Amino acid sequence: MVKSGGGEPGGLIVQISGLLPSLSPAEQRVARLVIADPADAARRTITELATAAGTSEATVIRFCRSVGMEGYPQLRIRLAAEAARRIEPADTRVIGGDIPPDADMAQIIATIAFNDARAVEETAEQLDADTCEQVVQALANAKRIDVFGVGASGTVASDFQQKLHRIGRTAFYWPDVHTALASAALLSKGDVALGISHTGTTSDCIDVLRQARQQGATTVALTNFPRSPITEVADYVLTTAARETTYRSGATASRLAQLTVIDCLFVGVAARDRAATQRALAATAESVADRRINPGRRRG
Amino acid sequence: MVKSGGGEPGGLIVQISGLLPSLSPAEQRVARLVIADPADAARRTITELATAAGTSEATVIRFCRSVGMEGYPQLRIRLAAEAARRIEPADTRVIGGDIPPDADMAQIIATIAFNDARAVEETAEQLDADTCEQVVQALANAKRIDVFGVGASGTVASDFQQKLHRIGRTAFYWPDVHTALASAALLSKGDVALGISHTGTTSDCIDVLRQARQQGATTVALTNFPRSPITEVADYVLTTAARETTYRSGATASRLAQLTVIDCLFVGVAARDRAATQRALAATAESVADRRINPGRRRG
DNA sequence: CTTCATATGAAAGTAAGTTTCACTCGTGCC
DNA sequence: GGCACGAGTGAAACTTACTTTCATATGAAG
Repeated sequence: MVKSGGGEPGGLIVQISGLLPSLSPAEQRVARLVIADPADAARRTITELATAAGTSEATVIRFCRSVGMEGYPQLRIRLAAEAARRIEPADTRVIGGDIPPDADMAQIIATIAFNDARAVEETAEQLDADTCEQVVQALANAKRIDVFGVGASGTVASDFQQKLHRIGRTAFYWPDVHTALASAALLSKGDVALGISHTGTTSDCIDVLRQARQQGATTVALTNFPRSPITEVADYVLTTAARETTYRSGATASRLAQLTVIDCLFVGVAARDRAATQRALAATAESVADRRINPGRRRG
Repeated sequence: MVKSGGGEPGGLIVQISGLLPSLSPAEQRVARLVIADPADAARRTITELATAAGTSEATVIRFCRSVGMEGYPQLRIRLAAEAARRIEPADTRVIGGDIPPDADMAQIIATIAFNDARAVEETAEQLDADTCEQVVQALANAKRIDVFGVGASGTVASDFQQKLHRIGRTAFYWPDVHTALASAALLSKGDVALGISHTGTTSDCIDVLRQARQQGATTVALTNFPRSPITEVADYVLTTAARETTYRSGATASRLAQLTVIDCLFVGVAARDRAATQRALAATAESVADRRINPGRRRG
């Protein structure tokens, strides 16, 4: 299975939040401390950090390995480096994190926009170009593409299907599991099945990918959590990097991140045959032209 | 912002170069290594650094003390932090604008993410908090809310409807013009109709808002163009700030901007009754819990 | 109820960092 | 020239921090 987050450029903190659910309880306690204040963590010795997390040094070491570091000193200097980079103009700090109960509208807007923009940026940062490239190739060569996702991810799935369709690729989106499974059963080698699940634990989505894989199709997963179950049935894993705040279960940030990834894939596929794409796009644009009225001019 | 340990200001490297002449020969050799490549120095153990400088560990410790650090680990993390800070966004400027035909995947990702993040940020910047506040109030007090949008904007409209529904507001989304018009005809004073149209020229969308307004409902438009026709039938106009590139008619950036605005409204409405919202969200989350499987733990 | 895998901390073991101390070498004084 | 002295230094002793190993606890699967 090919991972997208694999290389570790910036965003160790983000990476850790992505791995959070796949960590053991004690490791999660460590992780949370680290995420909450990386600079502080970097200052502590392994024993201090272990005590603060209510666990043993051994667990801290295990945590280091879990997030891809060699040992504690390595983690420490990475954290110090990251912390240094994210020292922001003083008032930006208030913005990250959750929304206070008494927030006014301006604060709400600032916070959401900040989180959303960050999710997009950080997703792009950790996205592996090679994996994307391979996925794009698979998509470009597939006879048929099945896209699947439920709930919020379904919106993104449907969006991708429409995009692909517009540039002349044969793509389907099945909002319903049963039809999706039936369709997946008809895929064959060279075709692509793409499953979108933020948590990576949506059983429907996993089942569909598994089915597709059994038929020999190339399977691609798009999820926020690089070790979630869905990655086990995927040939390629693309990850988003959104840390959801508890408050906003609407999960917009993660959706934006997903859309960004999808858009990258789309543009990648489209770029492989620019001329054909332009033609197809023009045709589809024209088809809705008469549903628009002339833009009115108004005085300011 | 709190600085770590020593109480020394930034610029450790600079400080070291200043101290250079006052150091003993062996310490100077260490200092020069550190200045030449702080990041590399941070990566080495004290023994490695000592060997590289052709000296003993003891001298390295002395060097640490000479420059005001408590010990080697402290120096190490300070160096890592400083090194990180001086790595500057190398090619951020190249990124804006359109995608060249020969772009590789990494470029595509960078460009798209940049544009997407910008769209979100700029939208938030120009969004008027007062208008939002008024819209939020209208939404919070409405007996009924109709959301309308076609095509890509339809996705966003549907998303908003779902969000509102989840927190117990009575909201509808009509994918079809005729039903939408019929529904709008049943709105009355105090209700809200929200129309989403990127261009602001989608006649279907405008017609629905006009209808709603005639019934005395409060009308809200979400568009990218503040002087487009749709604004003439809207009591409140919320604008996004996305500059689409010609190439990407998929219009993802504008969609992200729309979603961000929608999310702000949603959180605004939700914040008015946090307790009730929490309860509703928990209930809806629970309802899908059995569609998820346990997050798998896999060894790294 | 047994078996197995997983998670965890205690303790043993190793490596890294720190201190101590003796040696060298240059300088100034008898 | 020989002697005392102090700065600079590294070897080795020492301490602390990090890592590994192992036994136990816990809980799920058979």
